[in-house]
Amino acid sequence: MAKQGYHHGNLKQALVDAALRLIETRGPSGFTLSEAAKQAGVTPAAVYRHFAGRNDLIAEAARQGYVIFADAIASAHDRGPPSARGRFDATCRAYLGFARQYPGHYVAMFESGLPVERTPELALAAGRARTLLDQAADALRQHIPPDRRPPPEMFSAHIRAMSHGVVELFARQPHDNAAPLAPEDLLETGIGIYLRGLGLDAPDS
Amino acid sequence: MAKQGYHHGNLKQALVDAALRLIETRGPSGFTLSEAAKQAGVTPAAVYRHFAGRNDLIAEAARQGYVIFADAIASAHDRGPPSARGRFDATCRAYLGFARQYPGHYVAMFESGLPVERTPELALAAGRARTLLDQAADALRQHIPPDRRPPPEMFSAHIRAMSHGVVELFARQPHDNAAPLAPEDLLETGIGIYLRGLGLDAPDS
DNA sequence: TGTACATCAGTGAACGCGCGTTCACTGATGTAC
DNA sequence: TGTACATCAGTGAACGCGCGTTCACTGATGTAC
Repeated sequence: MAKQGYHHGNLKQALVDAALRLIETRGPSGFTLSEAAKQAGVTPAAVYRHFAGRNDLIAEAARQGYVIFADAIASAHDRGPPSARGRFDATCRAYLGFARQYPGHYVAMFESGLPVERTPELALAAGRARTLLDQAADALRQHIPPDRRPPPEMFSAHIRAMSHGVVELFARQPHDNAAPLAPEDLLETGIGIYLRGLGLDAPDS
Repeated sequence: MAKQGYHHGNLKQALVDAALRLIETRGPSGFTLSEAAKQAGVTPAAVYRHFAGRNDLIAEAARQGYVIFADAIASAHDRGPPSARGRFDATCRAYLGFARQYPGHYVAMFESGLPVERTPELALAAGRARTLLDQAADALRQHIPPDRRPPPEMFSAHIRAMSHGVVELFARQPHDNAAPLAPEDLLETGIGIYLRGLGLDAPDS
């Protein structure tokens, strides 16, 4: 791919990359089509060769985020330790790792306000990511003692709420002022305590 | 207060109210000074009689939010049941109640990207709210068995992350599509399970 | 290999628009006498 | 009570700017012969 051909080479991806950089620093509605074009070294009008308009560029950025996100979740879950708990913990770490490594994607996905139904491709990618997350949660849920086992949607919702909350409140700026706790530790301990409340012992004790 | 005098009466507060309505529906960077002025029935230039500019209007909206928020936290904590756990639960409910009742304030406070240091008044109000939240968390933390008791910042951070995550992911739209779980239940059960993981039994069982 | 041609990615100018902010002003209000 | 005056909240026009989008175009590339 990216066959450096024709005029610019791979303008479409260059625009997505510029958009992601801008979304990361300026927020989703501070993002500007003209600025993205300029960063890609191109006239704003050139964007319309590749996208229907501003929102379609954001949608494509979000879609690529869901693809990377789903791959990261799947890979963490598949390659984690053999135990259900080990694979689940690896999945949680992958969630936060994605948010930190791809902040522009994360914002485009969860803060842009675009409904995932805006594009069939976006809905597809978002659906796959959601399914993988739910599967990872449910695989661990099976190990919860039945009398304490919450409904699947509730369990998944709690995990996602804690993860998203940690990302939004503590994993934003590159090196925050006086942040005494690493987001990774915060999420791992938080989820660990929550799981103990459901009767799941810590992995190594 | 609000002494319906002079020309408009209470333009300053009318502008803040309009700003809050706009921030709620359009997001913090979709908010527009001109639109707020129009909604208050006034020329954009009139805004400058009361605020230094666009960002100062947002800052004042956020400040008022922190005041209401802090009052709600304090009131819930003071008037809750006599037990530490009862008061803590009431505080959590107040957090979510505030987010649902004052969504514009919530967004201005937590999603505008304005640093709280932007105005001394804003920093003061935010500091008070933060202190009250931390106190409420620490009052309950004292009841955690010492061998399981997390550091105060960690405990407070977990609670805030879960609360914020529930708000952002599940308490946004007025009546969401196919939301099987009420945010209130989600937060109460999530916090309840987390606290059980720390050795605190459920209040009524 | 060399030439003619079709394709189409990106240009550059233009559009109408709403933005935040400024400025001299006006006219309703409150106050002093 | 009635009049003159000072105050100052809000007006209206103007500014320079960047936005998203359109359109006819141009010129580098790939292809056919």
